[in-house]
Amino acid sequence: MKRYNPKEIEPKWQQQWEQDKLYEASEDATKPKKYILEYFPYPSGAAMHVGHVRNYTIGDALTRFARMQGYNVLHPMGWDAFGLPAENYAIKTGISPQQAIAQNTARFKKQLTQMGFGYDWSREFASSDPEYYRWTQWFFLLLYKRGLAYRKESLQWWCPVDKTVLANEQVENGVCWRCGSIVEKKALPQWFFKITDYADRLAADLDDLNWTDSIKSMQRNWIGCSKGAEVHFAVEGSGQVITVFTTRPDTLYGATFIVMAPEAPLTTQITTDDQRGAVADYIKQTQAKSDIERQETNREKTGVFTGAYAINPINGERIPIWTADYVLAGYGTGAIMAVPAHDERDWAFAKKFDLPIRRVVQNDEPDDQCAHGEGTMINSGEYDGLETSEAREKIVADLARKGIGSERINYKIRDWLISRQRYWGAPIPMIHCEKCGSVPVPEDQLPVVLPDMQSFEPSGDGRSPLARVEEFVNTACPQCAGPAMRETDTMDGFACSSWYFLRFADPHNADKPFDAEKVKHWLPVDDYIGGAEHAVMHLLYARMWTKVMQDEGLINFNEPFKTLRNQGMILAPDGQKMSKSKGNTIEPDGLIEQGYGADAIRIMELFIGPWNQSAAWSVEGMGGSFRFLQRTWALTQEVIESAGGSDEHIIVKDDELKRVIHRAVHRVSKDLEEMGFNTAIAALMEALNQLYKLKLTIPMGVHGDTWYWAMETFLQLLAPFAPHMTEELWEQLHHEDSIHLSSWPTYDEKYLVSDTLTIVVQVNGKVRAQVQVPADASKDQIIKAAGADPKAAEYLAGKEIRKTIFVPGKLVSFVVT
RNA sequence: GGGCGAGUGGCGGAAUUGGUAUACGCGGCGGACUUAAAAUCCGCUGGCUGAAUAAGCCUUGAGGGUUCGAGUCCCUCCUCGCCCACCA
Repeated sequence: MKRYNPKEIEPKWQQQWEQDKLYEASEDATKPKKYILEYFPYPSGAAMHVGHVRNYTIGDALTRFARMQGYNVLHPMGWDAFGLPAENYAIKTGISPQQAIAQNTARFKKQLTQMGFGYDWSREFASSDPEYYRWTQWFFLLLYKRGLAYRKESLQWWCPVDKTVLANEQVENGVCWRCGSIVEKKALPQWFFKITDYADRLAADLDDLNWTDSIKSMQRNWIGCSKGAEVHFAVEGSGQVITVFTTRPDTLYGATFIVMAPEAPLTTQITTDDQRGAVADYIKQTQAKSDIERQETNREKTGVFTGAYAINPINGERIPIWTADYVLAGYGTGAIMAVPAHDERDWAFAKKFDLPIRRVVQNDEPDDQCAHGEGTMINSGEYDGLETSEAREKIVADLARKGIGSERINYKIRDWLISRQRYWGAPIPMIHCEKCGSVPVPEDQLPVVLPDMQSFEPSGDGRSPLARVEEFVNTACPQCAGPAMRETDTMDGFACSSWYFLRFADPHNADKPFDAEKVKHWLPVDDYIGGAEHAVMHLLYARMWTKVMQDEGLINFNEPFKTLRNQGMILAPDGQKMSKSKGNTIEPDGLIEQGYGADAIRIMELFIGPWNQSAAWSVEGMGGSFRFLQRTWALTQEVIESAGGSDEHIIVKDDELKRVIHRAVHRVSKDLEEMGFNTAIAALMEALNQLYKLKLTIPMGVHGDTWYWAMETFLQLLAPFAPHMTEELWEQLHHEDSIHLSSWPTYDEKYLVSDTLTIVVQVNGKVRAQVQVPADASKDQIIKAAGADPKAAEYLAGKEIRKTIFVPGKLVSFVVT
């Protein structure tokens, strides 16, 4: 008997599949398509561990299942190669990023291949290939042409360690998302993408996506749509006007002061001479505070009076103007009307500085704290007696009519800052000319090739290392042909990953980013699989680019990823996050070397728990996965060796064997439709245990054909999880074509039920007995049998049956006195 | 503070959505094979009372409720995880 030896069969089939181009996809109109994609990885210095591998295992199992179901499947793989991980790795090891990428992608590819993942490698590319980033630059120019890319000097987040600016999405609690250092603000001219133009669509279109509620709500939260109004307050004794944003225009009569953000330019302008010193000091203090300090919750309110007064446009009231750091310069208009009676922050501020509080909404909330609820208007002139919701509409309409306000929707999201002062990225294809200003590089001059540099460490002065390469910088203006300088910043890596899923449909097109027909065939992505960490970065950016392309008429859909699957994290056996620095990572290479094999690892990845929940890796669990495969192997060998049996001497029926398999087909199919990988594998283990029992009562020598069919079918059900072993045994069962191209098995309803049913008998809700009844027994027969059971009868004796509940196929419940 | 989610054996987790709670796996215990070990195979394994593979009681974070029947539905509370956090 041949022993199960994954070390022997796994490499064999990996080579065979590659040779047969088994996983290469082409447009085939005769079959429904399915595009399954896992986030393309950063080929960083650290090898992939079993946590990363889970992501690809899920995608691969889905792919194989879909293919066997008759879908034409696209399952590509590539490399998110630009960006800091590769560059930092290169700096650390002293090799060039180009070399680092080549080296790391080779290792990642080997790791993916040895796991048996079926990718269409003919579509492979890296985002750092000039053939690819040429088109990333082309999209930059498209955004520029559509007014969605602009350059502006402003204060931006600056990471002092990575020595580059960061997008808002990349600053988490005041620290750099990548290296964890505290970020600073720096004034630099920077390129932005106008994602704010898409805020409304990005929020609205979430409704139709099959994504988890948590990711959707993260995005909604990040986009932060608030409906309200702008109101203009004249500053007394000056021509200045302060515009405030409020979501509660109904409380306008309750506005007893104005608060302006310290950084708002108008704040200094309206400050009176006698308050100038105090305000200047306060602004200085504010700027000295780190962002973490400013975000501290429940912080004592601080602020200073500016000396100026504003006029409330609705009632002519004269109210003081203060400045305080709880009002943010970057949101809304940088100024608010404070309504302390109905806003907690304003309440706290008014209490601290002894400012007037006037209640304008009557409801059952107490007077001695702020009341944010709805209610009836009071102290509000002509609006008294209205419900707040009515008052809101009426006041906004009146303000608009008088030209002192208007309806307004505000978004929290800011424009996406894409300039990076780092070497390893796609150069921004713009040229700065003294005469013509910023001029786009003509399309026929793309790509703007990233020059080779020996020493590409960031300079830290806010300028990109590319600024040191004179041959790169000095160029001619495309418009006037005069001397000009290239833009030296590179693009955020997230720009490169905002369209890669489209490129996979047509990865080697040299004339355009992709062929419209090919994209139309494959996109949108049907299943997108990855961790939740990209919620407000990649997943938001890619959605925006998709909408831009739709507006440009390049594609015919508005969302790139119909279904998003966020896999749970694999933790180290100690329950901690796996990381190289903690030294607790487990890599598949070692497990394969130990002899478990890729198939057992794949089973383990999926069986460890629900795919979307995190789980701690279990060293012992690997043994269980291996044993299951080993038992499958051994049973198949027995079937092969007993081949040639005939049905001549039928003594025992083989119905039970058929039932086991048909039930397994039913359960595994159903579980896989719902991504129930762990229960699908459990069902297979259960079926295998039953087969081991059945071989004692249904001899293989007698029912050889049925056994042969049973193992064949079993292997097909197992194929999405354990592709190598099933392929090997499929061949040993004399099949010439790959098991992965075979059709998913079907089941016959009649084998899902047995001849007899077990009916539970309850008395007053407690289980007292089980009775066996023929599957075709009538309701009356079953109730009679239930009542006649000795155990049940004991509990029924001398009692009056008040009610009998009958659940077909399940139970009889007697309610007695 | 707000949002989303989760609490089931020694452990990872099942439970057809209101119908035998603890499937499957790990771990543990016992046995077979072996000079022995590994590997493999076969049993048993939620808790308590019991000699018992007799019988009974208890058990899904805690407490209440609805129901013949609740892990599942409703109310109150506790704990943990993730995300957002002075956004007017």
